[in-house]
Amino acid sequence: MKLKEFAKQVGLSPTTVSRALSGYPEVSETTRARVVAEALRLGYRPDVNAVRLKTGRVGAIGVIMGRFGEFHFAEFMAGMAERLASEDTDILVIPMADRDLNEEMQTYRRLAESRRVDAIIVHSPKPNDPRIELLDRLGIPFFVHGRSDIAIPHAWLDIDNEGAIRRSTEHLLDLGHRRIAMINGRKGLTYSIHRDIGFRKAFEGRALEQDAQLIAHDTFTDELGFRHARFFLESSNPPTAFVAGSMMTALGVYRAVRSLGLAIGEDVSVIAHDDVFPYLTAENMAPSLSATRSSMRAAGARCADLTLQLLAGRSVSDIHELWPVELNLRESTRPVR
Amino acid sequence: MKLKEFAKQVGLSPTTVSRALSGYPEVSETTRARVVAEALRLGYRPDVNAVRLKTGRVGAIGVIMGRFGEFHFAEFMAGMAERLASEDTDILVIPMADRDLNEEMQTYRRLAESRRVDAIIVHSPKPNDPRIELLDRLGIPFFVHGRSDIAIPHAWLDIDNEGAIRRSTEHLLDLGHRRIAMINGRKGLTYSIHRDIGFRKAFEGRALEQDAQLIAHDTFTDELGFRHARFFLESSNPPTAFVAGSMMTALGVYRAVRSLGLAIGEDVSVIAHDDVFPYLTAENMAPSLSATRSSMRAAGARCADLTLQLLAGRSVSDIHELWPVELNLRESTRPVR
DNA sequence: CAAATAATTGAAAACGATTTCAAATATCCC
DNA sequence: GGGATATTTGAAATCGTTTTCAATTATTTG
Repeated sequence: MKLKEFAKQVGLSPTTVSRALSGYPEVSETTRARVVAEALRLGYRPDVNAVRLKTGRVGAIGVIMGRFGEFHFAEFMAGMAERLASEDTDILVIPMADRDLNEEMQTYRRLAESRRVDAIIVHSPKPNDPRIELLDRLGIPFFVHGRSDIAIPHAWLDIDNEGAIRRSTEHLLDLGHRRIAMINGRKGLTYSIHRDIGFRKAFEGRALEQDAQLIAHDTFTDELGFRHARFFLESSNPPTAFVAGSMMTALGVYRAVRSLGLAIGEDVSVIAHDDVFPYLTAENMAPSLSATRSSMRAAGARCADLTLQLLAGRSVSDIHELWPVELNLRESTRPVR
Repeated sequence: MKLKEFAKQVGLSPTTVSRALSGYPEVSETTRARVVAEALRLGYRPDVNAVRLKTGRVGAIGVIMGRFGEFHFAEFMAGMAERLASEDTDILVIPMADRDLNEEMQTYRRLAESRRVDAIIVHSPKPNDPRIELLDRLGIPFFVHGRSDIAIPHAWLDIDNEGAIRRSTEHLLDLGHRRIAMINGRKGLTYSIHRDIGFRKAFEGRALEQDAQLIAHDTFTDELGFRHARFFLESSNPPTAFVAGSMMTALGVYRAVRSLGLAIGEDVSVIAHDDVFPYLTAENMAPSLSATRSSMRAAGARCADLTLQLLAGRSVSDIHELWPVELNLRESTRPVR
């Protein structure tokens, strides 16, 4: 049913009907109520595409899906979905090969030119991320999940990665561990860098030497956690403790430790960062896993919320949120032997 | 830049330009080439919303994201993305609480009335899925990943769940196992039912008795795999082998077996179904995991492909694909002690 | 009670493309 | 070379809304 026909049925002009439904103040309360009721009864809904053409608003937020971190991505999106369910805003998934920067830029450009989304959410930025510069130049509103050191002002939400890893590491140092390995995220990403810094600062704060050989950078998967942990453990001077970048990494580390006949907690301590997956909880691992914790899903919801605020006109330089992380100590970290 | 202005710059009418860009045959090759080149140079792209309004085509496929199986969902979507990257088709994620059927139906109705998507992909259907009936009644083209026994004809792609589990189970029976537990998917879903059937048929084919107590139904997570496996293993008459519904479940089973001081392969055999996650491979588990295998990502790509064909006018009753699964035997399944 | 003001309603012009139908130009064939 | 046919081009209508501006009706006020 089209507006014209519906208006006729209600006995009003299209103008008034449109105004009544979009909540304009100049239509009387009684007519509005009537129109809304009739719309519900007759099942009239404005055609999204016509509305979009006319208003210029698309009603969609784009989120870039890379080849990596699909786990975290799904959780983040679930959070976004939670927040946007009540809004009339869609989530558009934009696949990105994440390999060819040139092609990636092309995708953004296309996106901008064809006006498919009102805003874009960018993940896992780099300190000087060319995507941010491009999006800024293209004039698409964008929101950064994470941070970038780039000179361009941008709205962002990030967790305190430096503090998280620093506290984790200090905890291990307090337990007497000195050879501590870290399996961090991919090299070059801001959060990996922040975590490296936190790691180093923990040592520096206690005037201890840190072996740079004991840091690995890679995607957060069970598989790679396993491989890196094995590699470290089989070296001539193996670590007595691990800082794992994610829950998946921790799973891999657990496997690696056990595959060498060692016991988690007793022989090797493990601490991780937990993004809170509904299907993989640190408490329930055996032995339970000490971890810093910050919900990825909550971050998704909040990012969606802030992006809406951004679109509503709130100033970019106003929108910065740094989330602290919880630290929960459990059985996987014990004094060094 | 708008069509009108761009056309002026090229020195042609909007009509011709539009035709040239959309590949109509009645425009000469030389002009088309010129127009395309200029469009690229000047960065002209038709406004999506205008095109959508005019043509009625939205250029988006909706995919329902439930509360469960986010893992599989991410892989599936990555596959879709792969296929749709070259097409001018977006992926719209539609969050669905998956709890209140009524609300769910409301969401579909809204979706239909507001023309946000050209088609919808439905996952994990039930034998008599009300969503299918509703989508059919609403007249939205839809594609089912999985199958339903419903009388309404629908396009679908499914894997041979029955055959997969049957073969897995037969393999365990061949090894002499008699008490075999299965940790299956959520109750009521078509694929869970098919798997139950495959499981039972394996026993029946060898005229053996199967203990219905040894089947659990739940979401595919590490956590729940662990819990169900523990429960079975701690019973008075524990199983000697497990059929795990997913890789996550298998991880949980591994943990459970080990937490009781037993060895995978030696004391307890495990076989699983592997949807192929890039970050969690059966070969690399320790010990390596026997598994049936079918790529979720490939399924996503193919579903996207078939949905496009559906939209292009291919008959619904023509589009049915049943994928066989591979079976790879590894170290986790051994003769019963 | 009339004039002035405020509150509602409507007619018609956008939004930016596609596409029908008609006109102009190029090509063919005897 | 001229009429017929095939190939290219363009003018204008259209998609279904929102919104500007003007017109109408209701309310206030001196």
